[in-house]
Amino acid sequence: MDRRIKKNQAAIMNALMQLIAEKEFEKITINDIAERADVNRGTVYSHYSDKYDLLDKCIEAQLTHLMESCYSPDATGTFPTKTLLLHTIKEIKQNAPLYKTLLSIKDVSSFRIHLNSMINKQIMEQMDETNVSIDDLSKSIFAQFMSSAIVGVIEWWFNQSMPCSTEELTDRLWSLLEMNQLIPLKTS
Amino acid sequence: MDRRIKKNQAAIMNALMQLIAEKEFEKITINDIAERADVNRGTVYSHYSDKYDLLDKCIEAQLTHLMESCYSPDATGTFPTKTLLLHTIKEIKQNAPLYKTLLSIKDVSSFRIHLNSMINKQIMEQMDETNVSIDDLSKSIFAQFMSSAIVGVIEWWFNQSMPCSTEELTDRLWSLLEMNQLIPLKTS
DNA sequence: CCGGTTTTGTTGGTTTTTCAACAGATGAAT
DNA sequence: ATTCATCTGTTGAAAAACCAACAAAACCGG
Repeated sequence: MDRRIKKNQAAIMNALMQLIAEKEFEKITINDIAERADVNRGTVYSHYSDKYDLLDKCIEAQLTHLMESCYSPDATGTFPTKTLLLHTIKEIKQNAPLYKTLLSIKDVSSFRIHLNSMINKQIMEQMDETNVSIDDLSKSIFAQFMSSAIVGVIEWWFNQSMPCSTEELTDRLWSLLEMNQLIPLKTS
Repeated sequence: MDRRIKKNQAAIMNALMQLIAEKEFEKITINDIAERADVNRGTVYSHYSDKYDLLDKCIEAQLTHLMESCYSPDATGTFPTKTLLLHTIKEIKQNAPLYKTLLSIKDVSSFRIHLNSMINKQIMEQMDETNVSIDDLSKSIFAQFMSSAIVGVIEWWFNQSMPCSTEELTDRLWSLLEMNQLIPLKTS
C-alpha cells in the first residue's frame, strides 16, 4: 500500500484513539481529528465516510492488534488456553481507558459486537479443527453462548471498575469455561 | 508551509540524526535515510541536494532549536548571563551523543563552524546593543576571539568525555569571560 | 585491474494530499 | 424565531510524494 495512505490512516486512527480517551465521542469533530492527526480535513473524508465509519475501522484495527499481540509472543498452544486467556485480559486491561470507552459507546455497531464476533469466530474455528461431530446449529448456538458469556463478563468487569485482579478474573472465567466443557481442555 | 513538506523534512532530519548516532556519517546512504524516515528516496532529493546538504540543514535546525530552547524558558536577561550559559551547556550535554558526532565530523563545513558563527553573531549583537565605542575591526576580532575560545572549550570538554560537571565547566568558563571583560557583566 | 554489486542523482507518469471555497445542516444564544 | 458561528461533506485545481526505471559513478573482492 502507498506509504502516504498507511501513514495518514495510522495518524488519523491514532488521533481518534487519543481523543476518545479525552472526551465524549459525540463531541469529537472531524476537525479535531484532522488537527490532532496533522492532516488535512479532506484527507479524513478520503479514507472514511464519517466519524462512525472511522470508529468502526479503529475498532477493527484495535481488535486485530489485540489478536496479533496475543498470538505472536508465546505461540504455545492454540485457542482455548488458560495462559492465553490471561494474556488477552491483561492486554485489554493495559489499554483499559480506551476499551472502556469503546465498550460504553452505544450509538454505533458497537465494540461489543465486534469483540463478540471475533471471539465467536475463534471458537467456531477451534471446534472445526478438533473435529467434534455435532451439527452446525448446535455449534453456532454453543459458540454464541460462550462468546456472549465471555464478552459479558469482561464488560461487567469494566463497568464495575475492575473489581478483581486480571488473574482472579481469568481463574473464575476459566473454571466456568471448563464447566461448559469448552473442548479440548488445555490447562497449560 | 505545506503540511507534507514540514512532516517529511522533520522525518528525514530525524532519520539522519538517529543514524548519525549509530554509525559513521560516510557510511550512511541516502537509502538508509529514506528508509528510516519512511519516505521515498526521491523525496529526500527533492528537499536536499545530497547528504552533505542535508547534514548542513540538520545542523542549522539543531542550532536554531538550541537557541530557542535556551531563550524561551526563562527569558530573564539578554545574552551574556551566567545562568544562560549554564542552561546552554546543559542542553548540549543532554544531546551529547549527537553533538559529539556533529563536532567530530571533519569533512563538511562542520558543526564547529556553525556553532562558532552563531555565538559570534550573538556577541556582535550584544556589543552593538550596549553601544560601546570601538571600531569595527576591534569588535570583529574580539567576537572571533571569544567565540572560538568558547567553542574550543566545549569541543575540548566533549573530546575529553566531559571530565567535569556542567556546573563546574560553566563556572570556569564564566570566570575566563569575566577576565576578558565581556561586556556588560551580568552575574545573575 | 576487472566484473559485479551498490549507490547516486534524475526522469516521467500516476496517485495522494493539500488548500480554499462552497452550500447546507446543526446548534446555541439572544 | 433569528442570528451567528461552527461543523459537515464535497469539489477542483495545484503541489507534493510515490514508484519504477534509468545511466553513470563509486565501491569492493578476487
